[in-house]
Amino acid sequence: MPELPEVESFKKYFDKTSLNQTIKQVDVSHPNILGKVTEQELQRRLPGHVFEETKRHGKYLFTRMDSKWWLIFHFGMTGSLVFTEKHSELPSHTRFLITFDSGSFLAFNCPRMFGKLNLADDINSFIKGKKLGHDALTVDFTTFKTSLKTRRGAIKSVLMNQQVFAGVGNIYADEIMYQIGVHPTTPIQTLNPKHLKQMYDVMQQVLKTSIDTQANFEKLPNSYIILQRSKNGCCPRCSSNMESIKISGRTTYYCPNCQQIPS
DNA sequence: CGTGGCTCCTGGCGGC
DNA sequence: TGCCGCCAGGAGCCAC
Repeated sequence: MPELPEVESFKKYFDKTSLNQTIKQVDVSHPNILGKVTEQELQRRLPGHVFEETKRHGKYLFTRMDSKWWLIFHFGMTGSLVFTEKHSELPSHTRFLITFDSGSFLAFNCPRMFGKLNLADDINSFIKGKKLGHDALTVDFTTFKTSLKTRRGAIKSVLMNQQVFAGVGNIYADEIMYQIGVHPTTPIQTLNPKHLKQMYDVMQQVLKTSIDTQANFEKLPNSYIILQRSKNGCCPRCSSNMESIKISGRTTYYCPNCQQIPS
């Protein structure tokens, strides 16, 4: 699930629970969650160090220790962080476990193991290596326009492309398309400047609103379609049945009445 | 450069 | 109830 708002929530959670904690021990319980880092390297770089700072770019969470190293979390589809003082409360799909000197734990829970851990000494090099675009929450409108200028294809595909803007995934892309009232297959090049400004504003608003609810879908405004992303979902505005199609291999929900291809 | 297909995994749900 | 197939919110790879 984790898209930008979820990862922002994990960041706040990490800050609240794990900053200034000294790492005592780390355990990798499944190698699939390792990116380019080896278990040996994690064992060498983490114990004895203290988490001092966190940053987020797109769907990545960067946590810096009191050394030059950043531990980097990517959550895939099902990853999350769980902090607890009781070993018995650790989630059943804990793939990576940090034990602190304080006796508490930070678990990287990741049932499907699509999440990845990495270690880097420079965030910008890491972002470059992944070819990530500007962070969708902090990009300014001028940069936003420039980034879209050379792009072709369905507007939703462009929005989900992490190399254009980092942070928007399938769910929030659908929400943004709905809120601007544009059909998700609309070719990006057919949008006029007014559409682009609207898309930028809506992207900011949707991401911020979701962050304010700590990415709790239940607390989103009734005008959002996130909770209507199902076979029986209805458009909050006109009550039409939501339709679903595949775009870039991802299930896309939209209102056939409210979202048209602009002419 | 863009798209479609496939893959990595496990859990949950609808259907029979 | 029990089993099976299908589907899922990420992303990398490859062929076209």
